[in-house]
Order: sequence, then C-alpha cells, then structure tokens
Amino acid sequence: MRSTSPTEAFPAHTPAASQIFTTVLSHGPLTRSEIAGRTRLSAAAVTKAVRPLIEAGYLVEDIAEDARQPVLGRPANPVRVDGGRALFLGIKVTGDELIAVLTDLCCRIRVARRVPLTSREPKAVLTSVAGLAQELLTEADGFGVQVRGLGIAVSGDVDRAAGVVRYSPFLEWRDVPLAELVATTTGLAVTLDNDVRALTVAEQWFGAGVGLSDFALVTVGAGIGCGLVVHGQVVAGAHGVAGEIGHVAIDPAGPRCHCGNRGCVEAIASDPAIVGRIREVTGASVADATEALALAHDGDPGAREVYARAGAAIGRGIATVANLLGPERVIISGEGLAAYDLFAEQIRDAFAAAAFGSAADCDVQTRPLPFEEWARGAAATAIQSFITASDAR
Amino acid sequence: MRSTSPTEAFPAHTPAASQIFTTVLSHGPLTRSEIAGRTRLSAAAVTKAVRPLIEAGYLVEDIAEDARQPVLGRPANPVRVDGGRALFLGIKVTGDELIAVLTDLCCRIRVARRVPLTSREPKAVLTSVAGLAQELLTEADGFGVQVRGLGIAVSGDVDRAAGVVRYSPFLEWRDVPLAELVATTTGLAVTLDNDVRALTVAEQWFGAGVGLSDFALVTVGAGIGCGLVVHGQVVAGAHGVAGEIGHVAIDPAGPRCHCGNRGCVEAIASDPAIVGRIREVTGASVADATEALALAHDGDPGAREVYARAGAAIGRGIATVANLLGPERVIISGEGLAAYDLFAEQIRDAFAAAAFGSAADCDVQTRPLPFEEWARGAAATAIQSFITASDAR
DNA sequence: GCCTTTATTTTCTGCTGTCAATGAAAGAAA
DNA sequence: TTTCTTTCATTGACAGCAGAAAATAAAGGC
Repeated sequence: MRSTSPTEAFPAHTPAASQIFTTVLSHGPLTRSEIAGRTRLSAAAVTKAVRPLIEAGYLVEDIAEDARQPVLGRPANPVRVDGGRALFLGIKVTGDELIAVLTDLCCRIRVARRVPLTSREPKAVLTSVAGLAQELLTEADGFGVQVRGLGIAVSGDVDRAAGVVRYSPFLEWRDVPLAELVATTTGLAVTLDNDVRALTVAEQWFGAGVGLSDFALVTVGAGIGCGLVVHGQVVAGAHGVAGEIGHVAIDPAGPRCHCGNRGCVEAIASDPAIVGRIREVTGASVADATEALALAHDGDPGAREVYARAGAAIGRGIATVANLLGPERVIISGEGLAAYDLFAEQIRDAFAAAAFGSAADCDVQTRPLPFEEWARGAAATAIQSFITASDAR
Repeated sequence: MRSTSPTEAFPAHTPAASQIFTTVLSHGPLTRSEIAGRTRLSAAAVTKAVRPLIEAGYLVEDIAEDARQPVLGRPANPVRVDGGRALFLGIKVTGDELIAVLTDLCCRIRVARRVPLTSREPKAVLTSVAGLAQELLTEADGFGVQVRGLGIAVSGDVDRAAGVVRYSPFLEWRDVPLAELVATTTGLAVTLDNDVRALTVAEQWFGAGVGLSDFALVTVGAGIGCGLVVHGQVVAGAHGVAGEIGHVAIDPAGPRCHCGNRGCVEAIASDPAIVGRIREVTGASVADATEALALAHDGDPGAREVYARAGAAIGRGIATVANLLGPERVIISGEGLAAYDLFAEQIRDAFAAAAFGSAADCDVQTRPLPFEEWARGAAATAIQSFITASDAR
C-alpha cells in the first residue's frame, strides 16, 4: 500500500478553476463572492468551478465558523484548501547534504529530514535522493494520503522545463537530467528547479509575496541570491541565469570575487567573504560564520565594521534591483540573517541612499529562514506543477 | 472634413484576433498557416479571426507575389497589415522642445515636426501640444485617413493607466493629468507614457525586440535610460519607477550625481557628465556633446580617456541588467551613440567582464536613434492602445 | 409572517476556438 | 489531358467556458 499509486489528475482543467484554486490556496479561507471579486470572475463562474474542487476534496467549506460577527444578509460560506488532501516532497540538494521535507497541499511541513552527502557524483546523489524519498514516502503512508509530487532544488543553472541541471558549481555537474532520473527511480512526478527560484515560488504562493505581482527575494548566506517575480511570474532568464544579485559589481576597488570580477556583493557580504575579511582585519582565527558572528556580538570593533560593510553592500545591491525593476517589496532572508542586528541599519541606509526616487518606496522586509525552508521551496514547485499540470495552456 | 471624425473601434474583440493582428504587425507578411503556427491557434481560428480584419481593411492579402519560388501544394496567401488604413500621432515632450511625428499603422513615419517650447508651464505646453497636433492633423487630411490616436511621451514618473505625469524633473511637473487635458483639447484618444517605455514599446513591436519576450533597451544621451521587457511585457514598476540604469551605482568613489549619490552610471556616461569631465581633464572649453565628440575624434587623449571610462560604466550597467534579468538581447541606442566608436570596445569589454556565467551570452546590439525616434515611440503606444482598446481583458 | 439584505445557485445564452471534412490551387505522374 | 498528391484555406458542427439575469437560500429586523 504505497502512497504513490497511479496519479489522478488535479481537477482544474479550466483557467478559471486554476486561478480560483491558487487564490484560495494563497489567501486562506475566502467566501465565493470574495473569490469572485479577487479573480474578477462572475459569482456564477466561481460556483461552477468550486463545485468539482469540493467534490474532489481539494476544497472544503468552513461551516463551523463561530467567531463571525452577525452581519446583514445571508451569511457567507468560506471555502478553504484541505491541506491534508495531498502530500508533496521537497528536497534541496547542497554540496554536502540533502534536506528533505514532507509537506501538505498548503505547503505546511509535516516531516523534515537531513542527511549528509558522501559523494557529489550524480549517481551517488541520485541514490541518496531516492533513498530519502523512499523514507519520506514511508512516513507519508502514515497519513493515508498520496504523495503527488517531488520537487528538487539545486543551486546553479537549472532548466526547469527540461528537468536538467545545466551547470552547478557546488556539485560540479553539467547537463545532468536529474528530474528524469529521479522520476524513473521513485515513480513520482518530479519538478526540478533552481533553489532560489524554488524559494521564490514558496514565497509567492505561501509567504510574504502573496498577492504581489512584483517582488524580489534576496537570500543572504554562503552566497547572495535573488529571486525575482515580475508580472506575477518568476523570472528565469533567457539563458537560465537571472537574479544574480551576488555578482552585481558595486565597487571596482572592492575585493576580488571567485567569479573573477571585483567588488561583487557576494565578495563582500557572503559568509565566506565576511569570515575571510574578519580574519584579515582582526587577526583572529575565525573558522566559520558562527564564530564570526560571536566575535562581532562580543563587540569586536573590527568584526562589527566588516558586518557593517557587508550590510552596506547588500543595501546597495537591493537598491540596484529596486532601481531597475521597481518591485513592490523586497524580502531579505537566508542563514546570514542571523547577523541581521549587525547590518540591518546599514542595509536600510545604503538602500535609502542608492534607491532612486520612488523606488525607495519599496517595502523592505526580513524573514527568518529555517533550514528546511529551502526544501519547502522545492515542495512548493512540486505543488505548483501539480496544480498547473492539467492546465491546457 | 477633419480626419478625427467619430472613432470606430478596432475590430479585434477576441484575444485571438488581437494576438493575430499584433503578430502580423510585427512579423510582416505571414500566411495563415504561419500565423497559426506562431500563435499556436488552429488554422480555423486564424481564418475566422482574419476575415473581419480584412473586411475592415486593416489586413490585406498580398496577391501579387511574383518572387515566390514554386513550391508543392496550394500556394500560401500571405496577409499583411495595411499601414495606410490608419494614422497616429506621436509627440515627445522634452524640457525645451516638442518632437512630433505622424505615422501609419505600421509605425512608419509620414511627417515629422519639431517646435521649441517657450515655457514649461503645463498650460503653455498643453497649448503647444494641441497646436502641433492640429498642424499634423491638417497634414493627415491629405492622406484621407483618420488619425486614430495620439501618443505622448514624457520623461520621468508617468502613470500610463491614469494618464498622469506624476513627476517630471525636466518639466518640473507634479501630478499633471496631461492625457485628459490633451484629449479634451484635441478630441483624440490620448495615450501618455514614460519616454523610455514608449521607445521600448516601439522596439518591441516594430524594432529589434520583435519576437523576444525578454530584452532591454538602453538609451545613452543626456541621461542614461533603460526600458525592460520581461515575460513579454514592458516593466513599469510598482511605484512608477523602473529601468533606472542611469542611477545604478557602480563606483562608490565615482563622481557625485545629481541624484545625490556617487558613481551612478549617469554621473559618468551621460552627455553632461562627459562634457564636464572633459573640461576638467583637458582644460578645453567644451560647450556641449558635439564639441566634446569633435575633440575626442581629433585624437585628444584626455577626451578619449573620458569616453573610454563612460563606455566602461555603460558596459557595467548593462552587465548588471543582464545579471539580474538574463535578457535575450540588449539594445543600445540614443543620441550618445554618435560616440559609439569611442566607447564600443569598453562597453563590450566591461560587459563581458562583469556578466556572470551565461548572462554573458546575451546579445548586445546597437541601433542608431534618429531624433524622431522618441516621438515614434509615443506613436507606438498610441497604436498599442488602439489595438488593445477593444480587448476585454 | 413579511421585508430587507446578502450569498449562492440555476438556467440560459453568447461566443470562442477545435475538429474533421471539404474545397482550392498548384505541380507531378499517368 | 486527366488524375494524384500536396499544402493551404475554409466551412460547419460542436463542445465548453464564462457571463447575465433571475431564482433561491439564509440570515436579521420588524
């Protein structure tokens, strides 16, 4: 009794149904008339599209609504997504470990797992991924619900449509058709995407990007990444590269970056850059970001100065994005956010100084990023694929 | 017998018809089956959508096709847009003059005019614009075809949907509802847009951006501007600001910019910046861009160096766009292109150095920009409005 | 019990785009 | 010359989606 029995398709064949479902998915319980208003569909169209979704169990009516204030007229009947109706897997592949989550249809994490990666060879990674997927599928059996898809997130140049990792520096891969490999091994519908884009999808559907047609997500940590949503769609770039805020050069006199250039944001504000610079400045033997952070929190002026410069670099990078795209919001996230108190002020100041005109009106937010979040992003892409799969266009 | 008699609507009520028309407009003569292939519609749908467009005279069949090579099967019957079926006006408003063109439906310029602006007061500008429009309307009478729309392009923060100039530094305007004012004065359907975005629309529909879903247009001249097309749509920015490549800061030690920041691309590579810098470096009394150019072409090493630096700045700016958006193509244009031989190499070198990974695969082109081109962009927005006006969604 | 108000559903209708068959205009073959 | 083949184009039947209007439902107030 595996939970991966033959997949029945998601019953949203029309654009309207698809749009309605994602609206409810993102905006929580909504009454039919609210849905009609948001989607600009007629109430009749909503009713018709909602019915099969309820019959299939993907939507449920919230009947027991106690806390509603007495209003005039027939009380509205909110509808919400039944998260428990389907499960999804998300796996983030890094250079040295796999992070996996089992989520429900609302992308809430049910189970999380982490396993180290012993080899970066595609074959070995495939085996690990398949093993981890099997493990989570067994867990999923306990919920009595099918797992309907597996999302995989890999950093680097990833072709989602083709399911191929074109080039991943961390894994040292070129043109690995990972989606197909994992699909044949696990029997699941596999969606492969770039890790930052996957996180952006999660944010767009389930996070701080809900309802926005233009926003940016900036991740700070071992690298500096950026996912962009323009016109309501994640930007993928004509050549597979987009959102490389880490390699936006902000200072020709800055430190050399591993990309060969000088003064990239990543060469100033990534964890390794900060650690290296602190070592250089203070002479202390700082091993990693945690120690660097501790030193700065201890009040070491040299270390604090390094963080301040990093913050300024990030702020300038964000301002560049804002100047070019004019997003409604920028969400800053990532492991590097642990040092937020050390560079928050500089980010804001540098952003405010470098943002041009009303680009400065852009709302800059921060969001903590638990380690499973990357894997959750992968799961979000799987959910997205599942929902839009049956959509003709 | 004014050519602005009551406007009959464009007979493309369905998305398919609209899509088909714009495809033919951009890609020149196409047979019905080619249209079906490009638009991914069925041949039947094309036939049905094309008929009313032919009946209304917007499309015509190219019957006299002599140069066709003998092919098997029934000869294809190409269809093209009858440019002469409708006329449009485009007016670009700068700080000290108006540039106006009369174009046909294919955005080919029929008449061009330039008049100096004596005052920047909204009222005075309105009078000048209306007068110029009337003048061109009279010209249009000679063609015996109606003028179906007027496009106005203004630099600064322009809200196209509302038809309002939110803020224009050159004109020193704030919240001027220019579209409505001109519409009531001239009786024409008026489309108001930012100048660079207008130029981008022209490029997208009639220029080097045809068929591309992601490209950037960079204009070099008195300012450095950038129009972006992402996912097939011109980026407008959530707050009305987008494409401000001129205020991307590339060097914290660079010259101060009028925006208050340091090292903006515009502070290094705009005409005034170049002129100022050449004066500073060479001590020569250079009055304007033309003299600066002459000096550099005479071989003055100081002047040439200034142009080289400008080229490098532009190249870095373009690389930033490419890193963030991964466009398929970047089109460089603008009056500043007159100096292209002086900085072409630096643009390419700086771009190649600063573009990350396959972002460097982006095709960087240059296109001369005659002075009427800005006004033609305005006309293009009017054509766009005319065609999509009847489109329900 | 009736009215008002708001939410939802039903019924009907218009319209779009697809399918499959048919017509048209060539060159090729008999 | 006649017939075939090939490719384009057109036609008519049809399915399906979404909108409009009207009906129905579910409250609260009187």
